[in-house]
Amino acid sequence: MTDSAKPRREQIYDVASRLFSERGYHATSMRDLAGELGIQGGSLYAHISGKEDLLVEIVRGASQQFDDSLFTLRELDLPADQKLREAMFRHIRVVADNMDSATVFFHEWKHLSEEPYAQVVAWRDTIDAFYRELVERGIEEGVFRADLDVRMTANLVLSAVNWTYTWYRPGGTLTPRDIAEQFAEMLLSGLRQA
Amino acid sequence: MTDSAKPRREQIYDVASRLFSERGYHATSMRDLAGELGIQGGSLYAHISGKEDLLVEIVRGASQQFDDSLFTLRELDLPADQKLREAMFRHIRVVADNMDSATVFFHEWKHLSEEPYAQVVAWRDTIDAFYRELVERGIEEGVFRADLDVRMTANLVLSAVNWTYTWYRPGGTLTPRDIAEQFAEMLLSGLRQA
DNA sequence: CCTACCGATCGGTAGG
DNA sequence: CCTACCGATCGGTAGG
Repeated sequence: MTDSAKPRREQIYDVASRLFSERGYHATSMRDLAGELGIQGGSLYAHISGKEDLLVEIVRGASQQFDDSLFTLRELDLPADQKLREAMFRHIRVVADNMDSATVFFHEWKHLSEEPYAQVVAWRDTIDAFYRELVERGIEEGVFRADLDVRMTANLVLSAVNWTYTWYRPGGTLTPRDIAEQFAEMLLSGLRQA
Repeated sequence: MTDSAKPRREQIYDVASRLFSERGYHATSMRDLAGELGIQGGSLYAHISGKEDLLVEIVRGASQQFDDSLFTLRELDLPADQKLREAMFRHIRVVADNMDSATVFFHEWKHLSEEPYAQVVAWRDTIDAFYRELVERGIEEGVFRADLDVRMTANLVLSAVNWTYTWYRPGGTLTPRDIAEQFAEMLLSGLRQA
């Protein structure tokens, strides 16, 4: 589907994601945005209610993608190491397939007003909890080392998958699957020569 | 040393670091900044040359701290696993001791004008190279697994140390040393039960 | 370091 | 979707 076949509203959100990720939310003017779409600044308001509405929707869309991708994993009956691989893959795939909105999500959420801001904070807690649960299960199953600090382990995994938004380049040779497999293998088996 | 004992210029950079990290560069006005210092907006220009000067200096200061901390490690004669521990500790300590400027560094460097922007890009390459070298040495020494992908390994380490700026809280129970030791131990030995 | 001001630009609206 | 406009605010300067 080409851009011009999409509804105007969607085009606006797409371009806003790109500009916000490249320049930042506050450094992007509504006239910049309109210019990229070939219309006048004031004309945007026929389709959207305001600038923050754009940010709210982009951030909500990104967190929704993480949720859809990760929470369906909860009930899956897999050994913890395989579940970790799969979670990392899905997490990285969301970032890789949505580089613009993921970047906006990680960089601009602090500029949200109170209510959507609080939702992002709450969302982040649920993602932390998801990875902590996964680690706890792994310890219980005897798949992971018993002396792991659950919080720090989840932290390390989250560092690896989240930081991809800073260096991943779509169209390169590395697929999200490649990245996840390599990261998971290093995390599970360690860097040290056995 | 209390704030009021510092030169005005330093006070301005300190407050700018905090405000830029909390609100972002473009969302912080020079009047916001002046207000926190108890002076008028125009009075700032007796001490600094402009808004971007603040950002340039904050970013330069942060990258300088990383350089000073990491590059003295190069000539140190340590086994690669110990060197990795020490590098991670120093890296995390720079982030933890400079949360404001580190946050500005990671979030706002894209808003720099051409020349300082290019310097940040070049700097990032030197840091990548530092960690890749460390991994290569470890493989040569037989301390690290021979089948490691050097670039991805450096990537994973950098993810762990850089991402700390998003979750570390000064004054908590975890010291930079604690974090580095735990992360390094997990990375070196792996999560899997042996 | 202040007062007073500059031109530019901002997000958003009215009326068509 | 455009033209024309609003008040507010921006970074920065002159003169003291």
